[in-house]
Amino acid sequence: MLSKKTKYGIKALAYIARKKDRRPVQASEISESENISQKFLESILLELRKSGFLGSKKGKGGGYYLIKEPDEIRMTAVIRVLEGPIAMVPCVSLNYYEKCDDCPDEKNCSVHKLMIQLRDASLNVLGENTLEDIAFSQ
Amino acid sequence: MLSKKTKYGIKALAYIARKKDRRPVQASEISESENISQKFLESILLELRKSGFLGSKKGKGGGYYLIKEPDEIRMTAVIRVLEGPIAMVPCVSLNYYEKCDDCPDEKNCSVHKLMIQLRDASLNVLGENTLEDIAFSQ
DNA sequence: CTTAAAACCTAGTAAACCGATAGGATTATA
DNA sequence: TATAATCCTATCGGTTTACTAGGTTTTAAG
Repeated sequence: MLSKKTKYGIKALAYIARKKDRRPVQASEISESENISQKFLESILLELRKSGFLGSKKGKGGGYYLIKEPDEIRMTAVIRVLEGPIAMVPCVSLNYYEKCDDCPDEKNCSVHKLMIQLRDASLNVLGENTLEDIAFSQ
Repeated sequence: MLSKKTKYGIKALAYIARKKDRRPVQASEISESENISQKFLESILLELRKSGFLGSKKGKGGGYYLIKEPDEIRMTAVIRVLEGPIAMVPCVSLNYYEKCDDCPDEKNCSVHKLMIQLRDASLNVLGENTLEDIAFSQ
């Protein structure tokens, strides 16, 4: 299951990406327009800022803005920050590898190969979609 | 993340599938061989029986056996029973569809299209792999 | 200089889910 | 009749999720 956090985060990024002018967008505006609890959204936007997707400006007229162009932001990166590893099992994760404590050897694990296929399929989809793609898809 | 339940369930099914004779396999045997807590495994095997993958025989010499041939069991079915919907979001689920309460219309949802692509990619992988494939893959 | 608007920060919390564990009841075989 | 196996119900500690509360800090505008 995709967490609400990730879902809201993607929606927020897409909302900001759709704005033509690059003026900061307020959390309250996104919150209203996308039906997201404002306080929860704030924490997500903060995380997106800390991980380098967004910049922010404080005080009146402040808000959040994209640091890179939408077509330079791959969905793999977004998902990894908001949701975590793309692999469904740590032992096939490229960025967060961890050995399973139950498998003696991964080579002979029946789950392993399947999970690699799933991971690659997901990586493919997420790597081919940028924020631009998903912001203007409809 | 793939739950332990699903992981263990797949491993157990694969273990049973690898047995040449069709004699029932005991939970204790699987538990030892695959390093799975026996009690936990029991509950999983029970679920796999109730959902029609396994048959069981009680009492001495009893155990679990496959009801269908391994090459007739698609991993989509296994995952759906153990893990739940393959889609990461209910609004793109084929079998467990549910409307999101935040989206007014799915057509314009930026997350929707991406999740459909992910779902289809996963369905593809899981639909092309049978228990036979994963039991004898190595 | 004051006020309001915005991001920023910390903490807590109810509910659900996960990964077991416990303790037996039931059934079949030898 | 003893034993070995499935089957069933309940519980439980820990973690995660999706928020909510209650502020502090910074900035722009009047």
